[in-house]
Amino acid sequence: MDTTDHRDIADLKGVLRAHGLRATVPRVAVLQALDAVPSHLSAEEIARAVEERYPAFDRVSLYRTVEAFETHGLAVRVAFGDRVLRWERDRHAHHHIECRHCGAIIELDTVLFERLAADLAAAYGVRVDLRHLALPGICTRCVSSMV
Amino acid sequence: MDTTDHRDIADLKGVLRAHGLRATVPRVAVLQALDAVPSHLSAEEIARAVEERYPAFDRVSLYRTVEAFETHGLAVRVAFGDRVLRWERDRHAHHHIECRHCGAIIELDTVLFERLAADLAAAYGVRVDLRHLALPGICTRCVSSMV
DNA sequence: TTCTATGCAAACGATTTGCAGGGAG
DNA sequence: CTCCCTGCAAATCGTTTGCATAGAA
Repeated sequence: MDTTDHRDIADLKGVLRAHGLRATVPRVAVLQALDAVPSHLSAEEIARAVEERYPAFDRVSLYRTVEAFETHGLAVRVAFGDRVLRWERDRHAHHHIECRHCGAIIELDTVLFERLAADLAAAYGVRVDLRHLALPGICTRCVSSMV
Repeated sequence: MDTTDHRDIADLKGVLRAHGLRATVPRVAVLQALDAVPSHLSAEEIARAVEERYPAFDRVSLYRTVEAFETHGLAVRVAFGDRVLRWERDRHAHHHIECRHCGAIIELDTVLFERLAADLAAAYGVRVDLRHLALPGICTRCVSSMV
């Protein structure tokens, strides 16, 4: 028996209940999958992770689960340009850049974006939602490997 | 006969040929549709516009046409979070904000984004592609209508 | 016991692919 | 005349919905 694991599961159940959600096997598994990574996961990736431990897992439950997580503030949806949705634990506000060469995804702190939001508000009167942006670009490694 | 129209069509054919594309009826019509708006169009919207003049128009040709336009620099793809792709003429670099309340889409100039790109390059070494971003947010009208 | 969450099946919308014929250059 | 482009049909991909049942609280 893995005591650490049981401890974790218990914690996750507590998190779910604290957010008003029932602590079912599929939901704990999805939360565990999202907790295991520092970044975001697609439906495909979440399903693969969950199915390892719980083969009966259905994609439908996955979509309904992440939707519930969204509405209860347990996870946020990150939409890249491709028609695939991704989710991640709502730990701290940050942005992403996805390297169009190597596919690497880099987390960017929000601080640098705050001035932009203020500028846009001043110039256009709009309130931009600069949380969890997914920007296209090129990562450091690929930038330096280019002539 | 509408001379102005003929003039336009001839121009559009010239644009297509200048970009190495054959000036077929569907392609001229798609280009015309994109030219008719200052902003971007979804596949659905392009198809509706083209079908008015050319009922036999097929969605498949549409997708292949805009793909060709993309690779030949005639149009750019704008991806909002909603799994629906949109395209627009590659006139000038700019960004969009889509109001999550009323759905309005506002064009934003790139100037305010340049500092952000410079900051990100300095802080992370990444090169962000800040052309044709689609940001979530709230437009002026809706901001002011909120208490 | 009550009401939410699950699993199965089937639908769905947007986009993609295969292929043979048609039209531009 | 050649090769690109088109239209039709059918498939695919990710996601959503309906419904009866299982299970958490």
